[in-house]
Amino acid sequence: MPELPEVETARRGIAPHVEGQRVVQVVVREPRLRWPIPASLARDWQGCVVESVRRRAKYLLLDSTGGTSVGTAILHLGMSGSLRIVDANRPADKHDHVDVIFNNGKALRLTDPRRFGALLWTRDDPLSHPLLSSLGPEPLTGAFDGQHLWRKARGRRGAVKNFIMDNHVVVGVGNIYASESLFRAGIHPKRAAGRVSAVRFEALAVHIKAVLAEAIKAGGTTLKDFVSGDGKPGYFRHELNVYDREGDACELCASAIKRIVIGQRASYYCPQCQR
DNA sequence: AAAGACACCTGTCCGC
DNA sequence: TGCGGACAGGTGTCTT
Repeated sequence: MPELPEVETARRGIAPHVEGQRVVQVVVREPRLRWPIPASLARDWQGCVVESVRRRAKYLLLDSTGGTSVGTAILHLGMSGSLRIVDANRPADKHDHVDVIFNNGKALRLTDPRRFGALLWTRDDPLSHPLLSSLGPEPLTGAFDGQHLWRKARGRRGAVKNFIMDNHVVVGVGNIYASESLFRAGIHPKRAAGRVSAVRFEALAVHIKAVLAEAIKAGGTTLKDFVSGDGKPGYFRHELNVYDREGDACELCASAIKRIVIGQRASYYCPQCQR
């Protein structure tokens, strides 16, 4: 479920429950995520107080300080990961791979059926970690705008949809919001990135920001249920104009929404409105 | 440097 | 009801 809005929703959901808490134990039931959870992570983290929960791209960064160590847990939810705050003694289900148990009797529980997620530890600045060091700008900051897209697109002949999903260009635009923002901007997803005008890139940047911000805001309304519920904000669905709506009538022109595959990912667009 | 294919893994849904 | 295949919100890595 996690695109950037879901990760940000998860961050906001867990932060008040973990910031300031001391880690008394880390239980790793299944270390085989995308990369193995380092065997040393449990003892590195244990005894630390989680100072803050930050987000960079779709990574969550849990800065922690302790008697002997200072470090940051780097957490990614992959395709199917989710986080909950549970009572530490609550029995674990099949895909509950990690519990980070705090001194208040609660635990941060990582669930991830497909195991594409990751949990790593670094003692250095996490932003210089190899996974994070070459990422593009955050979409919701001033560092990201149409001019940035236009400059980056010079000479690029690949589909604009792949271009905006490239983490070196801008982070956090996943498969759903790529289709949605291109629809709003009226740009055909297969158009070569280098052949999108500066003016249209400006519109695209605005729409990327808007759709992500709206989704975060909508996620915010489920925040209340997040810690006790299943963390599934599937309720964006009715806000979506094109994603997973093949054959439906376009809201603007009533043409049938099309589904095509670009870069091995499903892509949805209106053949009339997007050029 | 850029673009495309492939890999990782489990669950669900659809057609027969 | 069972079975096979397609598909799923991500992204690092390897080849061209």
